[in-house]
Amino acid sequence: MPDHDSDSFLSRQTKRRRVDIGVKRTVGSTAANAAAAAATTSADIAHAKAAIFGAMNSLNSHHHGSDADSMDCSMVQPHGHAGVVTATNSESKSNVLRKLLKRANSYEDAFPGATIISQLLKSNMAKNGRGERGERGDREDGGFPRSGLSSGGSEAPQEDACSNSSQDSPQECLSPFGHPPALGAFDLERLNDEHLRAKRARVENIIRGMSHSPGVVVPTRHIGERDHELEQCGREREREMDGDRDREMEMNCPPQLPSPRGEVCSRENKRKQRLPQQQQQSFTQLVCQRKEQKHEERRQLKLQLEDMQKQLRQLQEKFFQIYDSTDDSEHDLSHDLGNMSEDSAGRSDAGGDDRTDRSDNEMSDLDPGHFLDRARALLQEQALLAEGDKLRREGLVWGKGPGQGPSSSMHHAEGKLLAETLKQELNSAMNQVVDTVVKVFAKPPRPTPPQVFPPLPMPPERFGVNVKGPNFHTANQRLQCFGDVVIPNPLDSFGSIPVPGANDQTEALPLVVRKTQTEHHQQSSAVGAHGGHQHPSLHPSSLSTSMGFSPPSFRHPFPLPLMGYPFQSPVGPPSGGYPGKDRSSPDSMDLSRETTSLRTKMSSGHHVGHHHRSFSPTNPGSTAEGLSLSLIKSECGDMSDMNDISPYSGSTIQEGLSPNHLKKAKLMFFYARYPSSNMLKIFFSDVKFNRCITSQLIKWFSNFREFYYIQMEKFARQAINDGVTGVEEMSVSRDCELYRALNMHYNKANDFEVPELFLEVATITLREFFNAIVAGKDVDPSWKKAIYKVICKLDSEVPEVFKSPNCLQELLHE
DNA sequence: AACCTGCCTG
DNA sequence: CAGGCAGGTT
Repeated sequence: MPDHDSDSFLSRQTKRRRVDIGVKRTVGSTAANAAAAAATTSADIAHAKAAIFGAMNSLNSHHHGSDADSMDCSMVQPHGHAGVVTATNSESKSNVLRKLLKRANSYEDAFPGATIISQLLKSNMAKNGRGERGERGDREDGGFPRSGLSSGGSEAPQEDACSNSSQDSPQECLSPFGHPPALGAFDLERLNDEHLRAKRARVENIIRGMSHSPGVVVPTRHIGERDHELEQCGREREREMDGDRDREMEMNCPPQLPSPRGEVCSRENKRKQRLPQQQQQSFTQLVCQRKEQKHEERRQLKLQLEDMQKQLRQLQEKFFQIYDSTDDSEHDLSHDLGNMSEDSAGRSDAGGDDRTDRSDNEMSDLDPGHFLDRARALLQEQALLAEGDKLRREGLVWGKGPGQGPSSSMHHAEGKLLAETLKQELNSAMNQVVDTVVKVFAKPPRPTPPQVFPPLPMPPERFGVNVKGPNFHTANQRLQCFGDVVIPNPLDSFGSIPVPGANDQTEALPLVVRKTQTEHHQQSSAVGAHGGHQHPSLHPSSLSTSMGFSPPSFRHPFPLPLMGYPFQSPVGPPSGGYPGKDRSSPDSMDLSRETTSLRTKMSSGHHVGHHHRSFSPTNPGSTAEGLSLSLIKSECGDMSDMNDISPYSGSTIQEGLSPNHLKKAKLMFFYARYPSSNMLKIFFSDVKFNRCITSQLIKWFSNFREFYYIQMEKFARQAINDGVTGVEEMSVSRDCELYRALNMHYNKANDFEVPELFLEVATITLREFFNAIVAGKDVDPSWKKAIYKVICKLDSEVPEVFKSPNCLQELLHE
């Protein structure tokens, strides 16, 4: 075991020491255990991190096979493009376009998570791009404006590289608007001929690009090669990992990135990977691991994407509503736009269709002229804003052209509104997502009230023209409904891979789950939360198919179960700039840490008796829950009851113990202090038993007994101290302190009548303790065992009513 | 080895 | 309550 995590090791040692005081234990073994635990934790953390990164990269890697890698720059270098292309009277137009692009880009930049949007946009663009495809590969610089957003699939690194390069040499990364030589010329010509018309068309195109994902690929090859390599490596690794996931990770994922495909790195289960002893190592590890969860996350990401798409659609709708003028002129420009659209046919699955269709129809309705005007106004506004802003990302300063604004003054307000609206919408969406993610992970996975995971279906509402206020809420709410989380750009934090080694979660997580929980299975299943098994339910086929995203678009680095948590994320302040990259790192860490903790727990104990149900606070009936359940199930690899995984389908059988079960167990304790496992099965017939459940129930009763005996001893000693000498004086009645204490513990609501028999047993127990203490037997470390033997024989029959799943109601109603 | 139990700790 | 461990039993 690595020596890292010495802290946790020490702490554990200390803990142990305490334990050792009472019982002789071998330090060696203890130490080993502690070390192991620590190692596991660290590994988990690393893994989680890797997962996050992987998720971020998923987009990139995803598209790799295709021409996608060539683009990506587009997003980053909105400005660069602008510079390249227009110079003539079309300048205003170009500016507008630039602005628009810039906006899009800036969003991306500002919000790493924006990639999602990009993806969405890309998907939408899919159709548009068909015609242009051939050109794409050839033109390095000219490639049509694959809008930055679209290429978003791009890895963060690529984006960065692109942006940088763009600044230095705009040509390299084509500006979205920069037309390829041939195309550009054509446009200019036409513009000269029909200036106004051209303008309109362009604006429309731009808008279209904005609204429909700019899935165009920008053929920038020079973009971060390093990332590319990493990505490739990761992909390979992923494939390898797909192999045997059962294998322990100890040796898994060797740092060497390029691993032969034959090799197998256990994928998600076996989270215990050795900890990175050095940063380098950790780095490589992360790279390797990042791919591990790709598949899983992919599915989750799909869901996220869907939501995002919906939102985008709504935005688009809103946009169109604002400019609901009708015009047909945009077609001639279509081919220009076509460039923008990347041929995503290959990548975007069926899902892209709906978006595309929609975009086509909507776009046709637009009035180019109107659009142009609006665009101008918007541009002007942005230019103003840009002043203050410095246009940090842009290498060029645009907008602000003297003649631009005035003409569209009448539309200025509208344009402004539009710009603001769009901006805010995007911002808020991104913020929301990020907040949600953070919140979810920051939150200890405790059983949450059965709030239901909001249904994916979006509310019919649309954005009104004045969306800022209430509409935002709508949007936010929708976001909140996301089961998924958007992950901060992994690349941003990639460089500084903090290894939160000492962050093991030490806090016990509640095993009890709200109704309909799945039981947890521990250890053996060490299957990572990332879902070693890809349970069918994890892949809502409906979603994926409809989505039309290429599977890899987004990955969800986090375990599904977490997603099941109700999102209570507050709506992030849309306005406030998004911390962006800076933020991504910490968030990622937190998330990963959380994940790690959970996973650690999952894989920890050799003690089968404990369940980590806490991990699956799912919400009944919700989609998320289903997912969570399945996942959890899968995680408990060795469960004996893998068979009927459909607790829901069925009747009353649940997979987890609920608070009501706990309450019931407590009441049962009044009758039976030492229930056998068989007895428990009989009395908890509404629970699907497995080792975890059984162990948990047994543990409950063990805890009950513990409390019971402690109370007995306490009161016995107290009585002795009070001068009681005769055992006869000792008894437990309903008005004594001892009874109150016990009743409070097992029957807090006091809605159950404690059986007389229990009082008798309690009295006997108290007397046993009394006698033993008086006799000085308590000097023997195991002096209580004799008492236990006596008491265990005093169990009485538990009333039949307890066998009913609804016994609580029946009992309490009486 | 698997399981159960008790103890300690958080 | 739950986690974790040691010890005992089968």
